Amino acid sequence: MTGQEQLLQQLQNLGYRLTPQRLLVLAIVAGGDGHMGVDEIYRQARAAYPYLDLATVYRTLRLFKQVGVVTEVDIDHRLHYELTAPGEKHHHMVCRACHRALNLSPHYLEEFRDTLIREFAFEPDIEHFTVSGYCRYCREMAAVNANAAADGDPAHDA
Amino acid sequence: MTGQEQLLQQLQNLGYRLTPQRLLVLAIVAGGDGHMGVDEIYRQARAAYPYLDLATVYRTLRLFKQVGVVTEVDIDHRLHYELTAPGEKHHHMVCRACHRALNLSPHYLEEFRDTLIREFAFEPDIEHFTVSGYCRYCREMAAVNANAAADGDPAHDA
DNA sequence: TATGCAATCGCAAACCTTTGCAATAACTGG
DNA sequence: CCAGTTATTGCAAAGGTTTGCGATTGCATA
Repeated sequence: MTGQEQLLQQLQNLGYRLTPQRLLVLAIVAGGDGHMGVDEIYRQARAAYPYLDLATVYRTLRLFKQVGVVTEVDIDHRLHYELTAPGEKHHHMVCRACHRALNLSPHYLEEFRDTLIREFAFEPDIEHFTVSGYCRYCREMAAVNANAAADGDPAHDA
Repeated sequence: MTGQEQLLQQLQNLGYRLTPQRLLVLAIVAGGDGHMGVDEIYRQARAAYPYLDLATVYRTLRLFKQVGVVTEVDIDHRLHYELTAPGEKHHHMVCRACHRALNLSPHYLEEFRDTLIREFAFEPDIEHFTVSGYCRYCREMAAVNANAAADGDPAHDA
């Protein structure tokens, strides 16, 4: 708890105000395990304080992210947030099929980052880095299903 | 031209239909230099065929991407497309400040990709890969401006 | 060339996220 | 503890993208 109070204190020092809405959103994100979708955060928040507006949730989350309190993860074009674990930063690998997010240690990105800076003077925004692709399980499942369907099938609108 | 006709032929072989809308969108993307925003594609397309709907443009572009005809680039949360240059594939580095997109040879990603597969059996979707960050020029500009402002300033809503 | 079926289209509405604005409330100083 | 300043809120609307659906049209077949 002290950790969060410190964060709130820091928010205040930066000139931001401590509103019940912000406290609420922080408590919810801190309470959930791992990354939460905005809709879930909103639902939980509303249960406690029905007047809260969705826009406020988005703004609050954006502020928290900017200050470093939470980390933003883009899962299938939806924003998700998790408490930034101090000293245990990690990035994410998000599966395009099952949409699960796996953690990725910064270690694996450092070399890549150094290369971009050295070669192109381009500073990648490693803080909010997400790799999308296919996870172990979905790849295995795809391999199995490949035998069942011969495919070559057309579009079908949506 | 033969290249595009081949692509169209291939589309047809896959069971998709060759509609005037698709031909039009393809021609426009092929005509533009580099990545084009959806709105620009739409505008040009409308000029030639005013009944065309935006949704159709989105669907067409999505289809082209899926088949590999075009490459999708996310620039500041807006979708952009460019013709996939066969044999000259590249990824993108998009600057968070000026929103310019720089090309990045696949070469720089191969090692990273191999690592993820080896360590996590995670197959990153390298085909549509974009790194966001700050480009050389914006970094230089930021360095200059840093001297002018002492900052430490509060939120200010939006 | 006429016929039928499924893919595609246009339209309208929905979805997620951001933004403008007037009203409200958190903090500061007295 | 009160008043003033200004950050923040709720609301409504906009922005970019996707989707459901009935009408249309491409294409294969006869």
